[in-house]
Amino acid sequence: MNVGALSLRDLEYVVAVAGERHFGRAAERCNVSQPALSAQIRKLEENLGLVLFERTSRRVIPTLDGEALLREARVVLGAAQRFLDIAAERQGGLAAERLALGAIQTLGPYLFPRILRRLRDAFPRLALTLTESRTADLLDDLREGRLDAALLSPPLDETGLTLLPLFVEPFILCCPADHALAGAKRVRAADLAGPGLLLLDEGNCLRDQAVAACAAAPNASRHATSLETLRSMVAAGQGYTLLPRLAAGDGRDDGALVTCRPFGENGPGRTIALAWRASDPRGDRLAALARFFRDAAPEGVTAAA
Amino acid sequence: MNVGALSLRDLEYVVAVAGERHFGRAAERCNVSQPALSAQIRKLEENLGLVLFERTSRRVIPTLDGEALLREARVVLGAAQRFLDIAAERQGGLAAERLALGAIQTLGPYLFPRILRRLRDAFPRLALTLTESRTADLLDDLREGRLDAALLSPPLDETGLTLLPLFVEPFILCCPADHALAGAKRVRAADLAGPGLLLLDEGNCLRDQAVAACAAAPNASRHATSLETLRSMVAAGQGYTLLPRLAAGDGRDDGALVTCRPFGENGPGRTIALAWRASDPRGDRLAALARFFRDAAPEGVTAAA
DNA sequence: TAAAAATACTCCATAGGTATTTTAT
DNA sequence: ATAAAATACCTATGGAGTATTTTTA
Repeated sequence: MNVGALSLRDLEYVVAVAGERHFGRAAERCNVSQPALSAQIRKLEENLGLVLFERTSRRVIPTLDGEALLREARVVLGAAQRFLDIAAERQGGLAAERLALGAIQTLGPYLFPRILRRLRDAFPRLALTLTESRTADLLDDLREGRLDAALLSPPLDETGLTLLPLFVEPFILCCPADHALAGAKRVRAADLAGPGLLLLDEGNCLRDQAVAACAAAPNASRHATSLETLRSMVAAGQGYTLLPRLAAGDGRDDGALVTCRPFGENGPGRTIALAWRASDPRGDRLAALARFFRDAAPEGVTAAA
Repeated sequence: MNVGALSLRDLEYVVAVAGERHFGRAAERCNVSQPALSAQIRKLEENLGLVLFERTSRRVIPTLDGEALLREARVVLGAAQRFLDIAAERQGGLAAERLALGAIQTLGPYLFPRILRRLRDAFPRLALTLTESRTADLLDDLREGRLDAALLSPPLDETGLTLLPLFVEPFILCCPADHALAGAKRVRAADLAGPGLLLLDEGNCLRDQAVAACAAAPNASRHATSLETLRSMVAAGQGYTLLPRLAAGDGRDDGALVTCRPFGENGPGRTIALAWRASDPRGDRLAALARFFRDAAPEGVTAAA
């Protein structure tokens, strides 16, 4: 006999008959007719090749086999009940929501610390797991289910995702305090195309966006793995770069070595969006999370288009 | 949702889909068509009010709920498999046979020691539990299932039992060595009807049988609770009695104080039979046990009628 | 465009019901 | 004679099949 061919209802019948020692009362307890219950018990006995109950018109006594299997049946039914209990609990929304959230490296370390406390307040039952990596890895992880949502910057070459734009993060010009650009009245894209432009490694979406913003050919030989390195390189007088607003911070740490110059109204920047698998059944919940990120966006960013 | 409404086959489907991350392959593994499996999963999800799998035409990913219930489903299926394993084991006759065997007090202590070793050899997998009590109690215990079989002496006022006669145990006259009967050439029933007849308490079947054998009125004021007491009373010169052959032993212990005189060919005796509930499905096995008792009957008894 | 899940439908096995018979005490 | 389980027979639900459509990457 195969496990799938075993019926939990039949096990309930067995337990009921053993408990009542009477087919009629057992049937009543199970809300079925006595013949229905008798037939099922008999069929089960045939399938198992065992007699579970010794019965006359006066007495019903479990056989040794019946008693042995009765114990097992109770275990099975207990496990099944636990299955249903947990299902009901989760259905009732009592379970902790676990969410694996990723972010691009140039955003996560600067956004999360400013927003996590409010996030906890807004979604107290949400158990977040945070990771940071590059866009391509984030998309892989999303696709494979290792991540449930990710904060990244469109455009993306990926289908099957729902994207909700959160805000636009302006880029900030970062150059040595004694650099020509630090004193210029107005900075234009063309001014940034020079050989002094420092970039991140390949694979960082910020690199491409900076190149686009500066109308530069991405042939700069000097590049860094992290924004912190980039900033240090600027401080060391090796050139200038664009930093996202949140990563640029307030610049105090660099003392007088680095000048941060914001662009004007229509300056360069990047859109940040929350992405999740379109097939995720928690779509509503994830949209609510996105709204939170949008509404709780830190100072310095502007509303999404 | 009710436990009885839960299907183990559906749980198998859930486990298969989670394992394969693919409905088609999962269906193949379960030997059903893909639509059948899809429909069942969907129905289960509806019944639980939960989405277990996030699916697109490219990917199948278990949801958090799905993973939580998957763990429970494995437990349930494991328990169900154990149920079937134990059923198969018992069906294959691998389980120990447990048998609660009773005997009337005037037989058990004398028969069991002489026969138990051979019983173990003949039924090595039989786990016997032995008890001794009076006929009425044995019948109660049999009826209620506390005993599976009993050695007792017919006739019995009880229905629903199968009786298989084993042997006839002759009665032995026991009297003081200096008693008149000890020297009589031939002992007849009428000679035993005198006031010297010592009997067991009421409720012992042997008492009634002795009274019948002696054609005596059962008004003897002196009676004993056990055969050992009875024998001691005889040794003390208080009268004479009838003992069943096996209980009479060889008389060595009493030295010269007690004389044991067997009757002739057609002397008094009692039939010993094995009884069990007619409804017991182990009828064949119990009949085999009875045959063993008949064939292994100790010396001194004669074949049953 | 291709792969996969979902839908549409048909079928039939079987669990369950009612009425009745058999059995055992 | 009576209580209880077994049998006979019928019904209907729903699980499973094939063929097809929809979806999505």
